[in-house]
Amino acid sequence: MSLPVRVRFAPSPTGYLHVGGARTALFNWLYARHTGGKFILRVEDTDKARNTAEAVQVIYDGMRWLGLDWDEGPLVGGDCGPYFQSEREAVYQRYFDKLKDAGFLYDDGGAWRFRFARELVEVDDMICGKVPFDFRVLEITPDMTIRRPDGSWIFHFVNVVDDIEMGITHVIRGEDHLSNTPKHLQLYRALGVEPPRFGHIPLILNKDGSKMSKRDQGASVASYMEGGYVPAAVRNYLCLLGWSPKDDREKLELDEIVRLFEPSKINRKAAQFDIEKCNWLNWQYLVAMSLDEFTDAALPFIEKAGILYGTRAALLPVLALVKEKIKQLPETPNWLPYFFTEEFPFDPDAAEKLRKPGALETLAALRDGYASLPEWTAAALEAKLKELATARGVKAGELVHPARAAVSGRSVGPSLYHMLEVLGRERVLARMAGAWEQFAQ
RNA sequence: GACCCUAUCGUCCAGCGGUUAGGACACCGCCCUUUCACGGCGGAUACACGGGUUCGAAUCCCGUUAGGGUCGCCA
Repeated sequence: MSLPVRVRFAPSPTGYLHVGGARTALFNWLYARHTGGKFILRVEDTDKARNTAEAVQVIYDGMRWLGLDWDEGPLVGGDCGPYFQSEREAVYQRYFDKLKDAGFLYDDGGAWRFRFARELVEVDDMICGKVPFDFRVLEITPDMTIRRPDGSWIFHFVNVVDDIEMGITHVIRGEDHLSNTPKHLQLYRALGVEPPRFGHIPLILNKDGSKMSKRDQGASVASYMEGGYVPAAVRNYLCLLGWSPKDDREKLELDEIVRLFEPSKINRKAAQFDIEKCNWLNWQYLVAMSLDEFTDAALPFIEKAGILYGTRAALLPVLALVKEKIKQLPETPNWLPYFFTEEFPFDPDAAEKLRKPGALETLAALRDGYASLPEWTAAALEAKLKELATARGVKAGELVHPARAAVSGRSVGPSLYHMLEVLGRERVLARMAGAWEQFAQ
């Protein structure tokens, strides 16, 4: 009855992958996986000027990063290749001759135009429903050029020809193409081919409602790759822009999304991109990571910051400690320095804590208590500190704050007792003594 | 300008003729707490406007307004 689904993503290699394009690819991919169909990648590189190997690589990298594997296309091959438009000249020529012989084309100053049928054309869209277009008035729908005087091809023509040749059954693309669709429909009819089903997804806007362009924050997939985002989180967030499982769930496993995805359920309203929410979802994925996964993900940032952590074995307990504080991977190194060097600076806030009257005396008392502590564990460290606080008639905070400042140079950080445990007795006692020397005057 | 799409908290997403209009991000307050976070509890904030249809409209229809898209020898 209905053919197996074949969908495609057909980007132009411009040197970067826009999140809007990525979402289009994602929705196509989801539909293919949902239906058990094929997802095809086709590179629309008819504009030779910007077609470079690097630009194509950006597309591959972005798609791979998001986990959007293609069943046919560059690198993987397929029965309908080549998958670069620049290599399909003969195909286009064949279709061109067909249209020309049938009398649909005419020469206009060297360029070739396709003569539209002057009638009403209705697009039956999977997402937008039936949308009427009127081609009866020539002035507002001039015949479209499909070939330039230099022999090169225009997008509308090659796009349709390739979709025919590649057996595309469903075209899911950006809403900016909705108004182009009746033109494409006319081409299909002239060629005597049954058109695919179309589904036009709304565009992604900036948070303030303006158009999202290259320069805008978060517009490029590469920015997420470089920013240490979890690919699954970005993918998840993109899914939620215009689509939902309808039951208020937000963090969803991919197979669950594949199972539930339905193009007709895609929202018709343009969505505004909220990086804050994307960050929150990304954090949800970070929290869900095991220590090993987290370490692998954070390592590039730790190394880039030049943190001399020694071995992975030395790093693990520290990351286990600070993991809960980290909202974004790139900030990881900020939590680490004092674990791996004695040359850490004192923040103004921390210094102030040590200059408070009596701070150094309580610190000294704590140091003495800790020096003789039989067991160096977080629990024992906590018990001792509280015992001393009680003995001195002060709140625990009176001891905690100077201690934290003395051993880390910071006023904020992870749980003090666990931090002391990881630091070890030797370093803790030395740093407490050092703080006394540095701040007593 | 013409044509097309869209319109629920600031944002994303529910809601499809009868709901105290729900959830999430962000925001505010309280609690927890050694800090910052986390977490828990609570709060403020929305059906763009005007007409219909209906016993009854966020939900259906028509206008207006606003936003977006398309009108290329770009893709």
